Amino acid sequence: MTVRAVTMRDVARRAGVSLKTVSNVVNAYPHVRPEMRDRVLRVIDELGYQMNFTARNLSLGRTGLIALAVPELRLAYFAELADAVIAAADQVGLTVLIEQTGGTRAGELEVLTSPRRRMTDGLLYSPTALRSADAGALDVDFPMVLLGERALRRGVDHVAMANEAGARTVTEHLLDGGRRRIALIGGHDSESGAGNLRARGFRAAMSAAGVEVDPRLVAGDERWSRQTGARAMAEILERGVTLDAVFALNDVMALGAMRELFERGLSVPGDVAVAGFDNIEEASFSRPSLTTIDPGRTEIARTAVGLLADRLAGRGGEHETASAHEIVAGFRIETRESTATD
Amino acid sequence: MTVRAVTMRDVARRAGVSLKTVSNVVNAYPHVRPEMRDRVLRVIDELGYQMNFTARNLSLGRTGLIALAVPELRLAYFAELADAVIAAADQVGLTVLIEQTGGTRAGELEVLTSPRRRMTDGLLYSPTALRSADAGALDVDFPMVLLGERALRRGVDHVAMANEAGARTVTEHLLDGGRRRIALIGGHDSESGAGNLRARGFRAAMSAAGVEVDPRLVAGDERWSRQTGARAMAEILERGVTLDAVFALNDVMALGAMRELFERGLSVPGDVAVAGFDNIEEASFSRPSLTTIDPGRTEIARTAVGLLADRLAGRGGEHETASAHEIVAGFRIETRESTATD
DNA sequence: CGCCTTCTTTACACCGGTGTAAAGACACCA
DNA sequence: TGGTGTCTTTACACCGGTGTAAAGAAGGCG
Repeated sequence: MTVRAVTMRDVARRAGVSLKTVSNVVNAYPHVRPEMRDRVLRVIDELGYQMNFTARNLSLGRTGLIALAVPELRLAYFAELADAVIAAADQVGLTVLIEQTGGTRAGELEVLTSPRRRMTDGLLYSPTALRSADAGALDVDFPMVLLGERALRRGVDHVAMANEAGARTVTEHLLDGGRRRIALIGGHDSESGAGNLRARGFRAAMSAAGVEVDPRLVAGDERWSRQTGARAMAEILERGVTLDAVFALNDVMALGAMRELFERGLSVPGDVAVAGFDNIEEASFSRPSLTTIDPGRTEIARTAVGLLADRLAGRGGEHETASAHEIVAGFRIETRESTATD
Repeated sequence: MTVRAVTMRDVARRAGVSLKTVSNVVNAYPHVRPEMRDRVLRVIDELGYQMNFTARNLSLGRTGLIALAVPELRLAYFAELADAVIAAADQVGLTVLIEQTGGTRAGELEVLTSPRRRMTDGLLYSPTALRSADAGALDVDFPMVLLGERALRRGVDHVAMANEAGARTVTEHLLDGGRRRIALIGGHDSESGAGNLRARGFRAAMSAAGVEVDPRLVAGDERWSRQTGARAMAEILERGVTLDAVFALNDVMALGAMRELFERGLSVPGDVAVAGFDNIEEASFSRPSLTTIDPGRTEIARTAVGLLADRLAGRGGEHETASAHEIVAGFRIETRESTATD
């Protein structure tokens, strides 16, 4: 049988002071006489008192928890993002609750209305499947910061990565290497934010270089997994078109595509150059190592948590819609073996 | 300004019933007259009432949250485990709070006494750096289920993976392929559970086959990362000893080692066979694909969550130490390219 | 028709903290 | 010595639910 935990009341009684005085000591309220403080602290120590957060939170009307909603934790990018967010949140005394949306529109909408929203003070939200028609759903009555894509909706705090500029940069890098028949792998048909923007950056670079995008060199589906990358690559190869490079909308798809190329006896970068997006840890350890865009994960996490914390603390302009922050994190291209031109 | 949320009191007043009746309806208490129930439900709907979980939890003395403590989310194995645990917990109405220990002894001890323990009802705990001297720290006063290794301490529920048997099996597979100079990569010097057990399985297979383990073929450190694998591999190669196989204590180290072998112009499996442990998704997509042990993650997650839920519900023998469960999940060897013998 | 049971609904204390307003101490000044 | 202001400490209502015990309503039986 677990014994009942020590409460503030117990401490107060034992120290011969009022409940509130203990509360004041615990919360570092300045106007407490030193001797009183010492006495209380000694008893706290003696009894091993630990605060009951549920009670405090009920009283304060908050939970101390923020949610991070991502498609899937097993996608390396999101695991690394979660790691960065947890670290950033710890710094400001917040605890992170991770929710997976499965990367589907339904899952992403559900997270906005889930009863779990009442368990958290705010939401860091990284939707990938929402369409612009869903923008209305983002008009929520709790603090929220969008992550990763460009805003679907104005008036909501947002920390974006440089999807379009990054994709353009990496595409230009492929073009600079003399590649012209460049395949695009990823959910091109979805209207989804990041995919859309990265694809746009790709097309912008291509057309700026006067190179046509062959529709037969485009494949992929909504789920940005290793399998998708491999399958899309297979699909393209089976169409019998020529190609000399692949830009996958994220790293795991690029790695899946590389795997498929290898299975079919094609060499990277000899026959086909491959580039991705995200700079997950694996990208520097794959064989060959993968050229990619580093979207500044740590910066994104720190900034986003900071914005959310500001909202929670009532800073950041309450609900003055006009003052929504729109921040784009810096990016960097990591040039590696997979796009080398020997 | 956010408006105050609708409370049960509001619903009660509006429906003209007592607070408790609303509570009864919400909690599907059987003795409520149908008309009353309908009336209340209609008002709930009308007002968009959602329960305040903090309040309920304070009253009930629980939080509905369980913690999952893992070394690092960015290690693919733990991301995949977390995914499996979240899914399993959802099934039984529990929410998972992920905590990272950093894989250090200090981090793992801290998680046991952290104030966050008072925010969760129970702990799924996957320590990797704890020594047997720390077993006493596992004598905690909240429900806990150990995950992944063999128990450091009797009397605590535990879902283990077949570390030793798995390692032995994969080592036998290398030996069967005619390899004799087999390197061991991973935290050999730490007394840590999984590492220790896997290393033991390795040594058992070796000695059963009458093959000596050359100490110069052993390297690694506490953190089981890709870098560790690469660094350990480099270290071994620089010692100038011959080798024809590598068993890394987990997949990411194996992948790091493969990368290092490649950089130095050695071929896998031609010159050196490589095997890992965990069967992370990447193992089947690496180049070459990686032979490894699948420790049955889903089964582990489901079982562990089930045990913890039983404890929380007061089932599972309260604190009758004698009745602690000790379960070993089934494993399976996945034979792939990295250990092929042509 | 009155009494006993069983079914419904209610009032109220309680979970363990926090904010507020007011009371008690104390020093300083006229 | 009394009045005033600041510093400390306290009492008490409140956060939004839940359990308990008891009151009220309804049905069965002698």
